[in-house]
Amino acid sequence: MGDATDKDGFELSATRRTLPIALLRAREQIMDRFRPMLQRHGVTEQQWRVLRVLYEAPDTDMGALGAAASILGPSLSRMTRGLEDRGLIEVRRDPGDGRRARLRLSEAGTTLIHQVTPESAAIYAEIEQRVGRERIESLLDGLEALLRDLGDDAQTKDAPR
Amino acid sequence: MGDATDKDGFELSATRRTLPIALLRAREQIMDRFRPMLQRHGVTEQQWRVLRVLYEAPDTDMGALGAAASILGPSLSRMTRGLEDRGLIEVRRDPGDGRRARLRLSEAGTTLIHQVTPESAAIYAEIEQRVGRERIESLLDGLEALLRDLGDDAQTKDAPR
DNA sequence: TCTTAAAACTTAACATGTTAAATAATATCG
DNA sequence: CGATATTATTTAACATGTTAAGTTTTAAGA
Repeated sequence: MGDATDKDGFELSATRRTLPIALLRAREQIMDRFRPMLQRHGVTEQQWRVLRVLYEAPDTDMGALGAAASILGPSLSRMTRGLEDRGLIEVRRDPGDGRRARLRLSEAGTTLIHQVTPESAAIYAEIEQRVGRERIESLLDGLEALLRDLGDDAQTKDAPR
Repeated sequence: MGDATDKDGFELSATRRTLPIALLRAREQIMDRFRPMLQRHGVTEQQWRVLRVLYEAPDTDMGALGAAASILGPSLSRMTRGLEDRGLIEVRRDPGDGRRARLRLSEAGTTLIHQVTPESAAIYAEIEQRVGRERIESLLDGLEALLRDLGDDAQTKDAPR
C-alpha cells in the first residue's frame, strides 16, 4: 500500500521527530528513575511537587501552588484534600479573602521533605552524570526559550496589545 | 511581611531549573495548542497517537502499538475497546498466536486521519515558526541523546541480576 | 507429554489530567 | 446600596497514568 513517501505534507513515519513525542519520551525516561523512590516514601510525583513548593513557599493559595507545581485546579483540589487527611499539609481559609485557601506544610510534611530530598538529589545527580551537565544545561536553555516563545501572550498572532 | 514576596522571588524559587519540570511545562505549552483542535474532532491526544500509529503500521499488536505510541498496556486496553466501539479501529485475534491482538484502522478511522492531519501539520508549522526550526532541531537532538544515555540497559549500575 | 515458566493481554484499584459547570466570596459600577 | 461581573475554588464526569494481580496462550524443560 505504498510507503506514503510523497512529500505532500501528508506522510507520517512512526519514528517521526516531533516535539510532543520527544518531550513525552524524555520525561518518561526521567521519571521512571524517580518514581520507585517516591513510591517507597508513599507519595506520587505530583504530590511530591506540591509538597516541595509548599516547603519553599509557605502560605500559598491554590492558584499560586498550582502554577508553581504545574497542576490544574481540579487535580489540586483533590490532592490537597488527600494530603490534608494524611496530615502532610494544613489548609485554612484566608482571613482576608474568604475565597482563597492558605496552605502550608505540617511537621510531618516537613519531615518527609527532609527524608526524600537527599534521595531525589542523588537520583538527579546520577542522571546528570549519565547525560552530562552540558547537555542538560543546553536542554534547559532550549526549553526555557521555547516557553518564552510559546507562552504568555504569544497567542496574539501579530497584534501585541 | 505584607507582600514581602515580589512576584519574581516567589516564582523563581518554586520553579527550579530541573529537567522533570522543564519537560513537563514545555509539553504542556505545546499540547495546549493541539488539544482544542483535537477536541473539535472528538479525539484525545492519546487516541490521536494510537490512530496515527495504526495508520502508519497496520496490523500491529498491542505491544508494538503501545511502544510506538508511548502508552502503557492497561491504558491501551481501555482505549482500544472504546475506539473499537466507536468504529474507528478493528480488532481481531492473531490467528498464529492466540495471545496476540491484531489492530488496524477502519474506514472511518482512515477518514478521520485524513481530516485531522492537515490541521495538525498547520499547528506544528506555527509552533515551528514561533520557536524557530533551528531551536527545535537542537532540542530534538538533545532529547534524542538524552534517551540514548538514559534508556536501554543504562540501569545496570552495580547490581546486575 | 506433562509440568512449569514466560509472554501478551486484561482487570482492578487508585491517582491525576482535562473540560465544563457550579459555588461562594469579593470587586465593580450605575 | 444593590445588581452584576469577576475571582478563587470546588464538583462532576470522563479519559488516561501507574502498579499489582489475574487470565489465557504459547514456549521450554525434564
